Amino acid sequence: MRKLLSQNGLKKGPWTEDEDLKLIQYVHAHGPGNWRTLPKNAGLQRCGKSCRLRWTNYLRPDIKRGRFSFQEEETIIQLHSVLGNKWSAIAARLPGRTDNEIKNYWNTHIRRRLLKNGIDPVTHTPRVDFLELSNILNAAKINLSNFLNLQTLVNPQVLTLAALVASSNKENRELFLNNNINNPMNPNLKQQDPNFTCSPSNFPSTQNVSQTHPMQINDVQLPPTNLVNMNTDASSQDILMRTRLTEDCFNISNYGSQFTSVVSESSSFQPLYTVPTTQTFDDSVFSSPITSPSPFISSSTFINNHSTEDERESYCSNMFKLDIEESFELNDFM
DNA sequence: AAATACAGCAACCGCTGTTAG
DNA sequence: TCTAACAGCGGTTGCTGTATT
Repeated sequence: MRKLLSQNGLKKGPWTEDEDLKLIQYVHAHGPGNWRTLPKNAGLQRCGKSCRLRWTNYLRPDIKRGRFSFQEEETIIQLHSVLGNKWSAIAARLPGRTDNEIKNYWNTHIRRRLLKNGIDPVTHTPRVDFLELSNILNAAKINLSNFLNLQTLVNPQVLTLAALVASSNKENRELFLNNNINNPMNPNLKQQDPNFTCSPSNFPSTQNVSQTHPMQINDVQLPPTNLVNMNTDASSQDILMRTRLTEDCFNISNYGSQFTSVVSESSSFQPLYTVPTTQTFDDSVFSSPITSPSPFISSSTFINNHSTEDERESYCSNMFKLDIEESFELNDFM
């Protein structure tokens, strides 16, 4: 039970209307500040800190109360992915919202939803435990290495699934790519520029934020978008183009530069931002959605009209929707 | 209808950085 | 330079209303 009186006899706990009125009247007359002397001068049995918090978090006239809009929610997520738990910095970019309010909203709504949908709310990347599909396959005694060596004998759909699995696990991914590099039987090998360099201009970055949102984040320390010399061997390029894993499965663009850096760390992965939005593959039946909802445009495109909890829920859950055709039957190829 | 669990949020706590004397 | 007061911040607590059993 929270004690309602502090040691020096000052009141604690919820504010009454009368106290609010006194505080408002005093601040209107003298302006905010001098919080230490304010309670005494205003006739309040509160500490200055309590008065300041009450004013800044609740009584300030410019505070916007009520439900967060979807636009606001998106902004919070984007800013949090860059700023972390810098609630005041986030609040500074959301007019009318307090850091406390945003913090509460994050902890009670957004954080929970991200967790539920397999997004780590700290790193804004898919949670490791959601990337254990390959382990499940391993447990089922499916040897990915052998599996991949059969690629010329099996339907490309299987290869696509394998790529999908491999992509979710760095070790398997590298194994997968090596298999394709070293396999002279691979008919899909296409020679491409081995010195392909992926420049930051190819990546969605916070620059996009400022282009599409009124907020400014110039003072934000951004994750480094180093020039990444991509080891884009032909096979990995080809396979990745087939899988379009990031857009289809993880909706990577929703996590902008953060995820970009993660992808970059995985050496031979080429971000699919450089891949044309429409891909037609000779023998693949996998669909390739033309666009994924970029965080910086989605709010003004098809997402923005959906603002109910359920719809937000489904929006997040789509981040991990595996875009596998309904008719796809793994057993057909085993 | 009562008990319990859960969610939401206002308020508090403690720490840190800044400023003035 | 030191120190105390102030202000701000992020994390946590606990009250309240609502949903579920």
